[in-house]
Amino acid sequence: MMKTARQRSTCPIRYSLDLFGDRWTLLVLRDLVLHGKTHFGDFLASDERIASNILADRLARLECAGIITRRTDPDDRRRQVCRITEKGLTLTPVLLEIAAWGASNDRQTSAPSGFAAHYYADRAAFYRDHGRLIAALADDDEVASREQRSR
Amino acid sequence: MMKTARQRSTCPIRYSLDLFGDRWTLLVLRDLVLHGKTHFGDFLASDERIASNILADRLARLECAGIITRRTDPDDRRRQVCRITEKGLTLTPVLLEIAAWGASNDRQTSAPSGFAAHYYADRAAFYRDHGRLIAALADDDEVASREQRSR
DNA sequence: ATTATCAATTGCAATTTGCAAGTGATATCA
DNA sequence: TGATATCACTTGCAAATTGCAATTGATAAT
Repeated sequence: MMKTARQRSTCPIRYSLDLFGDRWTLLVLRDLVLHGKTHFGDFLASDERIASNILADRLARLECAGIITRRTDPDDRRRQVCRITEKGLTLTPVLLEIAAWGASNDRQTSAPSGFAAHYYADRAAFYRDHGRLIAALADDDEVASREQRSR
Repeated sequence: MMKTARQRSTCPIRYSLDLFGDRWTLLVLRDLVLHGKTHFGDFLASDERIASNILADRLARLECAGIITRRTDPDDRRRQVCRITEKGLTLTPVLLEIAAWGASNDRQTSAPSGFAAHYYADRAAFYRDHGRLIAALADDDEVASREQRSR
């Protein structure tokens, strides 16, 4: 499903799009990076109604590309814990830039009011803060995954 | 072809992806904004080998979304001149952010060496410079479209 | 008048998506 | 222990989208 497109040019935009140029990949990353979701079922339960086969495919592709890692949850061996990698974290600015544009242009956006304006006023601050947040989460696996599950 | 997906959430990322979350739209914008292409045939001739029906569809969608305008070329009424709008120009940071990520991660990228590093070091400078460039092009239709054609 | 070029459009096969219904492994509960 | 539930997928299949080649109608060039 969705086999890797054969490389047609060495344009960096093309390269990026071969990884996340589709309707779902960045939404999965959004849930992982911005909403702290970690399990298959969490992604499946989002508002977007992604199909389970598409989700499985996208997670596999992201793992294959070194954007996320998956390991079986030590507390429940049926489950997988998804984690963003360093490389995956470098996609945060892409995610935020796209979010800011959407928030600026969608009249009925659910983004917090003023988000885009603040973002455009000081992008670096957003990247810095988010970096800290993620670093903190990554520091303690157990806490992170336990908190996630206990809802 | 590629009808607008029904809105599934009001997430700003989802909104953006409904417009350009596919393999082609951003490449067309790249050619328009970053490479100064203006005509159907120019886009068609890029390295990416986009099919003419897909190109026609994407240009129509971009026009419909207010990202580009099209008018018949005064010098050749068979041709259409595509032009980026103000709204479309606000997508430049998205394009550059994606380009920088691709350039940082693709070992065989064709991006100028040091591009990503310079971009990350001072994003604002890139946006400023590019804004000036586009403003200058937009100032004189005739010059811009004549230069484009005379290759 | 004939031929070429341009921006599409059409027909059709191949690929991808979306949906519903499994499946096997593991966990929970009586 | 045995029955039932949950989890992360996988499968089958219809529907939508894409890719490709051929064609069209308008306009230009010779």
